[in-house]
Amino acid sequence: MTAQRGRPRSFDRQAALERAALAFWEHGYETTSISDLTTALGIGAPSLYAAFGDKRQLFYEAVASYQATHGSFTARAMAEEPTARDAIVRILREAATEYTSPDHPRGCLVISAAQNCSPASADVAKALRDTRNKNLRLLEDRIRSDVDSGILPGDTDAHGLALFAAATTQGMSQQARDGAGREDLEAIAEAAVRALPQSSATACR
Amino acid sequence: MTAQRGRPRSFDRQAALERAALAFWEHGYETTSISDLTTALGIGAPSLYAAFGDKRQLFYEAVASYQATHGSFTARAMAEEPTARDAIVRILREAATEYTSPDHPRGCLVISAAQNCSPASADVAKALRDTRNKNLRLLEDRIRSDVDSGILPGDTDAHGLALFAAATTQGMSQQARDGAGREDLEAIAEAAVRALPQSSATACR
DNA sequence: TCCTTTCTCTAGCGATCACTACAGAAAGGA
DNA sequence: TCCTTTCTGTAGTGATCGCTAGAGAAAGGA
Repeated sequence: MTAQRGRPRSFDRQAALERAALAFWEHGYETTSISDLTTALGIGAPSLYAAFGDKRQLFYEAVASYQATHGSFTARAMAEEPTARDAIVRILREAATEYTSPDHPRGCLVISAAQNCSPASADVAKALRDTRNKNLRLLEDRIRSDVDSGILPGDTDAHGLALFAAATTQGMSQQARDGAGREDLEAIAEAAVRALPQSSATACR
Repeated sequence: MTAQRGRPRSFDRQAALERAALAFWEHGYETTSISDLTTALGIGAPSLYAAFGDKRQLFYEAVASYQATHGSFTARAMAEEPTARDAIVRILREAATEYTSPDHPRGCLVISAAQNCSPASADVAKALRDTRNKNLRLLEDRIRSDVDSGILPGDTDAHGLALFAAATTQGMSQQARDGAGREDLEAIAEAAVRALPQSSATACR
């Protein structure tokens, strides 16, 4: 095992990524300047470029850091809940808490950070859009699996239900950024849960 | 009535506003540059500044133009429908068509055009946020009125229901911008309608 | 001690940002 | 015809954008 050569880095790379994620989360990709980032990270521009390549690569790494921490609750719900319905309910309820936490910016970074992009950074917008649409397809497949195995009613529209869950989540992120609190988002989540099909045989309330 | 003095304007001011609205709708406030706008409007920068003041004022006028045309369907539903529930159902259904029209950018300008703003244009972000929150309060008041007059069940959470309708609409705008089609948005709308309380006495389906 | 390697700092690159000074062009009024 | 008024086109303002060349600093290896 070879020891690292040369002058050691003066900052914690992972901590810098987390600070970068907070900055992008708050203001978005294009509106967060390199100058903003060097201030937030407490390092000079050449250090930033040496460590992360360029602004785009730093953003992608910051998004990955976000997904591994604040944004991991959706993947956890998908992995741990026994049914698609349980996963949706848990995602909606945990989003209400996560999106309004006072410890970090409101809403979801993946949803909000690349909304307004110029053609020059269309690929960044596309990357987050692809992430959202991939999650949408994963949820749809999960719902379809439960329909096929009889856990959800046979007439359930898997595609439409996945779209509804995704749209509600994105609407909650938007509401959180517009000032809604945890109770507000919980009310949205519970209203959405009322629209979900029941688990086995459909029951009236 | 005095005739206008001086050299006449070489372009149609209202048509220019509509083109500006399309540009802001597509890319957002900060990411649409003056250079983009002079190209889209087919005029020089001095003409733009003489006619509209500055970028911010042009944006506000473009938003007003949007609200008077593409964005007017919500206010029309609120004014024309007899009940809050009818208004919500109509808004959701018309949004599915409006947000996915091939004649203009996807989604809603008021929702999407000032998502990623730097501190320098925080007032623009606040203006659109205030517009959204004002519409939210109007809907909540309308719901509360129907609850008070017995049209909606007495245990209806007016605030929560208004939040749910607003969040669903915003989620539909996001989905439209992510590539969802009219049928997709209609599925979201119908799912949301299932979560609404029934008109008079609650009935099972 | 001296070399190599890697990072950091100062300073500044060309491009683009929102915006405008200035002069000429196009209209009505006298 | 000439003046006033208003708009348009050229050309550019200082500021900021993302990014980097080059020199010095801080580590390990010989």
